[in-house]
Amino acid sequence: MNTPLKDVAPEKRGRKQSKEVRRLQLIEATIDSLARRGYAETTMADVADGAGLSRGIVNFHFESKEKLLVATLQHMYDEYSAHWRSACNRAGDDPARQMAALVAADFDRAVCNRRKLAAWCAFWGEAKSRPTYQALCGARDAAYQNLFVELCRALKEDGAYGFDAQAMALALSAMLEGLWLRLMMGTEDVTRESALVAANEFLAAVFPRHYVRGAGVPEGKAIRIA
Amino acid sequence: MNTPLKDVAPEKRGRKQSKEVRRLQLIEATIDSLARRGYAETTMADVADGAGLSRGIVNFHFESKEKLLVATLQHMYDEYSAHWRSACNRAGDDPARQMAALVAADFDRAVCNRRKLAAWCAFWGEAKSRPTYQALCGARDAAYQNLFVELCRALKEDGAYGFDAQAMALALSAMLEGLWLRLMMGTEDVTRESALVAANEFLAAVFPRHYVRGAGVPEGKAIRIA
DNA sequence: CTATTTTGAATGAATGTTCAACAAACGAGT
DNA sequence: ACTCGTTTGTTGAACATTCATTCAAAATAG
Repeated sequence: MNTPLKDVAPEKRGRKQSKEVRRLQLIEATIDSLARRGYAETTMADVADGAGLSRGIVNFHFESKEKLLVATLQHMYDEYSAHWRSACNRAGDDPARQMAALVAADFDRAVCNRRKLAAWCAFWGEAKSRPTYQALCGARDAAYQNLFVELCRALKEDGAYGFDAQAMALALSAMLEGLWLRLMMGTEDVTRESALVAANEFLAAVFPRHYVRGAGVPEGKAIRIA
Repeated sequence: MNTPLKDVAPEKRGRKQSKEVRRLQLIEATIDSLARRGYAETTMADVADGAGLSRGIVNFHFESKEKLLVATLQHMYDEYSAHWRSACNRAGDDPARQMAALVAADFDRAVCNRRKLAAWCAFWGEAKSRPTYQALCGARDAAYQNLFVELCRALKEDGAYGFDAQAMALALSAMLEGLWLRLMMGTEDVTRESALVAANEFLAAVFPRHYVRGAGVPEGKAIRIA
């Protein structure tokens, strides 16, 4: 017997890892292509070239172009989900801090940069006509939305506000997504910083007893935001 | 009489009108295809079939696929611009009424329906990599944005609010765009009605001295919103 | 030596564009 | 009113190109 792995490893870790690394490499190249050329112009050849590999390689690691794109979208979805969950956890138990953390996380360099935003938008454009994309395309998914509703409810009770929690959560998360869209288009002089300022203006206006504007001095237990 | 134009019109009106009608017919078929199949899957053949015409006809009325798509985008842009300008004019001189009218106009059936929203999103997905699209793709363009800033300024002065007008205008218009995005995705149970409610919650929260929520009784000169 | 990964050319399908032929509308001359 | 030649609009097949996919052969790892 020439059993190659007999004395090295029961699980062929080297192989598997290499395979996963290559998949990631191709996914990154796909994001590049989507950002640079858009969904319609993204070709298998462009992805392979971007990764510095040969033409047929993508069909080996992913079965088809369709599956490559789904894997890419899934990758971005997982990354975004992990990002906001982590930000929320790090904020502790105070709903006001959690909300501020979620908003700030949305404009963090790690997830909010031209490359990723452009890739997101490329998928958005195709989502309506592709059920497979649709589920993954709301990076702000049902779980995210529910969290926002809960936070709005908690803040409303604590601050005795008059709004409807569900409607306000919708308005808030829609604004975050709209700001992403503006950042991506990049026509106006909207930056990550000015977008975050706008979002914080919103928080200060809607939850005046929980947030105060950057320059001001925090009163009571209100949080100062940039 | 069967000499139709001899004694009727020196300019061959019938001809010209027919040509424009056909162009519109093809543009509508393009919007259909974009909404049904997405940007990447929209083909000349599909557009021609959708209009019930033969394959070569699009290249006759528009020179190329690219020009057809630009004309379609321009058409949607013009329609949207005319819509919000008209809504604003009809609202009179009061900034509070103008703002409410603009927000309501955004969720009017005429511009806010699955077909049109899907077509907008299809273009958004390609805008970043195509300068020609980019200029037209912000349906909410510089003029619209400036108007929002002015209205926010006017309301701020009148109501002695503490926010930054420019930032608040950005947050507001971003929220409207974000709500469009949610409507288009159609994953959650967001409807035109619930989107408008959310937007109005925003107005009531940010401009409390100008807007009161639907059920409440208007105090002073505040406007009741749904 | 065997199994896995990579290559790059071949293949076939899809699609935008062109174009020669055809149809209809039109204006002028009779 | 009735042709006739011209312009305009339309058709559908032919063409060229692009691109995803396949696969036999080569390279590499085990």
